[in-house]
Amino acid sequence: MPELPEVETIRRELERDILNQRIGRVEVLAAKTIHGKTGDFIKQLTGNSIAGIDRWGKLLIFDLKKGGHKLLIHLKMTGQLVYKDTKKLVFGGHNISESDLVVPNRFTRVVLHFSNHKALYFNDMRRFGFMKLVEEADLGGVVAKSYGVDALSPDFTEKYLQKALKKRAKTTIKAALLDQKHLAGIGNIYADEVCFATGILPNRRVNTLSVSKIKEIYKAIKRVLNLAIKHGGTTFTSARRSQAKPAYALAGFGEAKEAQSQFLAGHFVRSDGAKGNFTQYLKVFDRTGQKCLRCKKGIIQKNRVARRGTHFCQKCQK
DNA sequence: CAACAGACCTGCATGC
DNA sequence: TGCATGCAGGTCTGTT
Repeated sequence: MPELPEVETIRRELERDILNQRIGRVEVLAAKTIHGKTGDFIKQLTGNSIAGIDRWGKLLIFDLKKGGHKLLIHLKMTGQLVYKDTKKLVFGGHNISESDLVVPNRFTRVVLHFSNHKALYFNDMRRFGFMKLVEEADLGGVVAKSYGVDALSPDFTEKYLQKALKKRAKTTIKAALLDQKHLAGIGNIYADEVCFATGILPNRRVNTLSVSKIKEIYKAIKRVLNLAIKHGGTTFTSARRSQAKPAYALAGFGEAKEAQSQFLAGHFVRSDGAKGNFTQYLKVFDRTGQKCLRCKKGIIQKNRVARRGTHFCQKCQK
């Protein structure tokens, strides 16, 4: 599901599309998706509008124009935000499959209806994701409770990383990179990519890493995340994981101006040809059994580190 | 506080 | 074909 680059891509696209539109109606199809009282949620959002969108790690923060609240959205593993305009569908989040090309669908949990049939759909197969209102004054506390500095913020410095890793001395580097309390934004894909980029085995204990190696990790985090954002994030199409289905060439964020019937016929074309799909830039994640792109000798292995599927080259990661 | 297992949910691929 | 199992891009919570 979405990690920092995917969420940032969603943030940018939604900021372009949904700001300052009046929310005429709020539809809550799965009450559990709303953390807090559904009645309050509907009341605060109806007639309101979104003045801006921020992000902290993988958390989206919608700035509501009226009422002094922020709307927090977390997509967790399978959440998607789909914006439907009169002419286009804009996707962001979990991978896109055929069933997603129509909204609402069986995974639609919440819908914010704007005027003229425009709408923002929150879809979430596994229902881990949530939408939650918090009072502006409480935002800092709510965020700080779960998240350390954002990996792309200016506050994320090499010094910060050195210090954060000292607190996680006995665990694996992969577990430390995944821990949002120290550093917010890195998930399973980019943790593997950062380890590969720096030639470190994901199960290496943090206290065996030198100061200069941590400096390399710091640089790799910024480089890998920024490159992923440049390419619109990583989303696996159904075709990548299963050859049985047609390939819809979608990135972490997809957009099309074609009618829905054309999507379904398999004629999907990206409206913005400049945006690629970061899956083609992944160097180690999801490459199990393939030759290592760096040393050309090792075969990418997969095991379990920090209870997550973990990819690495035994030959050139130490 | 750090470290780690269990839980939360649903769908899909795989293997018997 | 049916059924069981394991796996999935995340993070809360509870235990030690």
